[in-house]
Amino acid sequence: MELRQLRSLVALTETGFNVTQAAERLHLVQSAVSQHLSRLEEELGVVLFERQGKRLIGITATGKQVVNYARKTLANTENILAIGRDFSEESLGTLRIGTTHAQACYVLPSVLRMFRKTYPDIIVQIHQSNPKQLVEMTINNTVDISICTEALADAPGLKTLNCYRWNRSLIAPQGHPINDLHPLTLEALCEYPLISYLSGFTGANHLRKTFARLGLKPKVVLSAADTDVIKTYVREGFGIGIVVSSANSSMDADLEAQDLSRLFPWETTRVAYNQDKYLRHYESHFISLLQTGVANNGISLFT
Amino acid sequence: MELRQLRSLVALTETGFNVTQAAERLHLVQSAVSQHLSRLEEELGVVLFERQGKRLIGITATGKQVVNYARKTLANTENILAIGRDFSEESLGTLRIGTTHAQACYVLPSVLRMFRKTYPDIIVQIHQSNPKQLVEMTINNTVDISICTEALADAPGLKTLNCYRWNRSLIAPQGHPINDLHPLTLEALCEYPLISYLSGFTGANHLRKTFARLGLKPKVVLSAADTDVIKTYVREGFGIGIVVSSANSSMDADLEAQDLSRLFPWETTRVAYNQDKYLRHYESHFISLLQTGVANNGISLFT
DNA sequence: ACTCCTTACGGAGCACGTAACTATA
DNA sequence: TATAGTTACGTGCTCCGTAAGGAGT
Repeated sequence: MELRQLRSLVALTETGFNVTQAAERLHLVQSAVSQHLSRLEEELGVVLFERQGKRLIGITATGKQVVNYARKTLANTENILAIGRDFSEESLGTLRIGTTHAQACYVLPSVLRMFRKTYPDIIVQIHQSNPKQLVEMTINNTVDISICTEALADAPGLKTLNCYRWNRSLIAPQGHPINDLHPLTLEALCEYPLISYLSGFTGANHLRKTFARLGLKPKVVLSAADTDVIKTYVREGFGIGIVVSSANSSMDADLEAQDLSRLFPWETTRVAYNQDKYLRHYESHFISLLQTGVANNGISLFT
Repeated sequence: MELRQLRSLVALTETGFNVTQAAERLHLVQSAVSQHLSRLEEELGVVLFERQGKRLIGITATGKQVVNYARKTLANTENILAIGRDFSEESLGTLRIGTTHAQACYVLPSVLRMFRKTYPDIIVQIHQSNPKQLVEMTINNTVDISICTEALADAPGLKTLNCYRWNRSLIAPQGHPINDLHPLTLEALCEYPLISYLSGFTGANHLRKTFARLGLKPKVVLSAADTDVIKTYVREGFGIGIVVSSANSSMDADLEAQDLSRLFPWETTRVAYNQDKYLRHYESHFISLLQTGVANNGISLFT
């Protein structure tokens, strides 16, 4: 068995069992990949792919298992190479961050600013996706580190660290009657048209459930993926907004903010990486920045 | 990077950094292993071994990390080969069982008898060692499956399953006064010369601690590693014996047995294997036999 | 007819072995 | 001097690429 063969095998599964594409991805010709596959099947004495004539149309159950271990094998060779780079070219490399939309995007800029001070030459890639996909990408080593709130609590195969906790604030235009309402209640929030995040984003599901548990029906007139959009429409007078508390640190003069952490559950944003992964120095550094450095950003640390 | 290079690397660490021996183990000549090492160090840009002139005298911290991942890499390739064998030669293979002395040896025979009925051609190796080493061997893939009572409760890197629980019985010659003593107490046991297991074997440590906790000093006149030895000396009148309950299932006519499970803590024997290991069909079968089949042997199942 | 995979064949590269060299105990 | 490791060099294997041949859509 050779590592090349395993690489071809994995490439095949990732191109929908297409030998030609797999070969391209590996900078080889079709026949090479084809040979890899037949050699491997011969050595193992097992059929890895389902075929119609000569075409590959699917993977066998056994094939899936083999691919699973092939991935791990290759991941470990990558780890070894990573150790090497950690010593021979410590300040070079790529940091592939997987993250959900708005929430982590609000934190990342300041963290990355700090990160760049120490590692200015590391290429940072931000892969935006939904929590479920992020888990997948982290396990498949498509990204190095994932940051998100919703899923990945304890996904098997991942090492997960608590990062920080956050809650929501109400924003309303200056002079809006709700600004004088103390204490605020969930019922009061239902009196006015609401603007908040789209389902699946930034704790929107917990928000919805909190109202639903009390049988309340908030009048949500607009849902956005982005805090800035929400703010814009609040300014336009479409309604009052519920946003991540950290988002009003810049203190827009024309908006008033009230803390809502008594009314809604605290959310925990977590950072996760593949448990089998060797963390390069700069990756560890990035994680520790995430865990400690965000205090500067007006976000409460996880305690 | 090539798998051969990793194999040489691991062999080097396992032969005390001796290139010649490593080469022999791999059926290669010295120069081949030497080249593997230099190529690998060159590719990684890292010094893996400490040297005095040309001699390897130790491994660097970085080297240890690389070896760690190299082991995992190779283990995964072995897993892939194992999958292959599971289909192409299902009834052939080797089962390397790591186990502590007496205790598991009393259970294994009957389990292996059942095992052979289904898989008569599997070569069974029994590697006898102490619990601590067993953990090591299981992680290093020197053995496939370990069975023991004392350690490996939740050693990291191992998957551990409860197997069965057991306790001790008193054995004494016919007509010995202690046979009429009901109920038995720890104090009563201290009245007579005792024969039991050597420290480290078969729950001997828990036995000792149970006495010690009450400030009792049993008169241990003889310690053996083997139940048969204990029985022999009990017959000879050297003293009364404390042995694994399962050991008197054959009911020697000249000895009387009393259950001691009220007096001593229950022990749990566990089976463990490397969490990254692919279990071949016959290995899973063996484990399920261990977990269910031992009831036939007069040993209480884990409940 | 086009796409896709396999098989045959040839060349280039490299991994291993032999052997000479160097260094340590 | 004996033991251990590196370096040099040649041979044979094998891996990849070119190209031709089937097989499916």
